[in-house]
Amino acid sequence: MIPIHKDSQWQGISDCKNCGIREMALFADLQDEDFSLIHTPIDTLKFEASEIVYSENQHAGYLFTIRHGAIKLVRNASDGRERIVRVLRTSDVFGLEALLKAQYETEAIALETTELCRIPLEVIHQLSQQTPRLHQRLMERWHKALKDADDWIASINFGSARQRVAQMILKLRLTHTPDITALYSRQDMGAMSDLKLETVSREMSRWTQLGVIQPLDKKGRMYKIMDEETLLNA
Amino acid sequence: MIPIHKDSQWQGISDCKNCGIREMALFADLQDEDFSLIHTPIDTLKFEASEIVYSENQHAGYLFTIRHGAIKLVRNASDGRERIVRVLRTSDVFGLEALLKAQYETEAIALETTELCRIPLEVIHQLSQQTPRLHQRLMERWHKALKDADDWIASINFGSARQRVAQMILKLRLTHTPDITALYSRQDMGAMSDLKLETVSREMSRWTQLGVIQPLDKKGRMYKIMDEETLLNA
DNA sequence: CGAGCGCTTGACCGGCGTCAACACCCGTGG
DNA sequence: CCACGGGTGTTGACGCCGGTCAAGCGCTCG
Repeated sequence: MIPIHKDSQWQGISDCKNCGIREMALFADLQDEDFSLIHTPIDTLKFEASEIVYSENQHAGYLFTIRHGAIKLVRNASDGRERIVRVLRTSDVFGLEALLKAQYETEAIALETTELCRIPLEVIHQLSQQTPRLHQRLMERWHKALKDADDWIASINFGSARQRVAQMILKLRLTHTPDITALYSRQDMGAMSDLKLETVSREMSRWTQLGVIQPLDKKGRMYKIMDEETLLNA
Repeated sequence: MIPIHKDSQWQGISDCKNCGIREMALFADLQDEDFSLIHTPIDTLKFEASEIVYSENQHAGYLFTIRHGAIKLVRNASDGRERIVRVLRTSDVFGLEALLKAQYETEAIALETTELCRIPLEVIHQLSQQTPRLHQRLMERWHKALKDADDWIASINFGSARQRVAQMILKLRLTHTPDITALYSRQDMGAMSDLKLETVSREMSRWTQLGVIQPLDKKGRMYKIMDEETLLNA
């Protein structure tokens, strides 16, 4: 089995109590005394693009939350095709299935340089036995994951290639600056929407041509959205 | 807002303690004393095919579990296209988002004659405050819903029309007799897999032609699966 | 500066959508 | 009892969208 982390990935032990993204995180409304219940260290790990966080069927012992970066959840078909089932970004939680099963159900791979908090299952179990405050937060996470999954089906996996690419552009906007969109390789975008990379490329060129989006780099990853309306009604 | 149920749908008050499907249900491991905490009646409702259980954005006050039948969860695009994000069957729970939001996020419609238990939110809240036993069960439901959603993307919404229809045939097998598959209208099958109904029909004809499946009725709904292997490797 | 990777673009073709005709099942009413 | 009509499934003809194969370009990094 693939080791869960190499030394080069280890970034230190997380200080949850004073964490900058604590409001968004799983432990948002824990009290000071609750933190004293955490006996197992929560590590901070760093992954470079395309590094594997865990693989399908690997033993599941941790939950993860994203400090910054992005993760793709992947299912590999028996014939080798790769399908991206969901993309998670800053403050999202993944690996929730660890709470119920001994194995992860998808593969998790970094899409860019990504920093994670790795929370051992024991920590969750200790906390949830002794304080009820975690349950609500966990349920919020399940809810968000499920809603994201349903959105994924209803937006970027629905309709013509043109519509799918338009929806991807909209979906991958930066949270704090919604007129900028941060995309991924054409290959990955294809695996998200069940299109071939050439088709994605063509539709991207078309939107650029029409002035609906405007490239901000030369790698085809960052674009400024000029005409949101047109993308919505594609 | 659409009323949550008409008198004609009302089938009586559920007796959860002695429910036949209790092992599969949310209340599987409640003790006798826990049932005494249920003060609000849990109704049993019956819906005919194409009747609406709830609509998108309708006020969410209940969780549902399926006693028997099938429900489609639908998102309606602004241009009128209908997308089925998931299909639920006997013993599945839906409307979980009611636990966190005041509105349902999808529309729920009966695919066939379906009997539901309708559980008021108060019941869940009462029980989960006073007994911890429900939490685990609820989490199992979130987990199953999320896994189903991911499977949906990775199987029946992935690859060629041929592969999608093959996956649908496999996915919609009867739980107790897995060599029989119970399908829906070509229209609905199309909305599940993002294909046109004619394409679904053609691929169905092709599998029948090849002897991979064999019709059991004249409406194109029930088939016997003769060659599972071929469907899997389509 | 050259190798290699990812993106783009073109030419071609096949799969799927579109439009339409027809078959079949069933319920209704003559 | 049969005639009729609507709803659903099937099948055909045709055209276009998106997949395939291939060439070329621009970055980036040795």
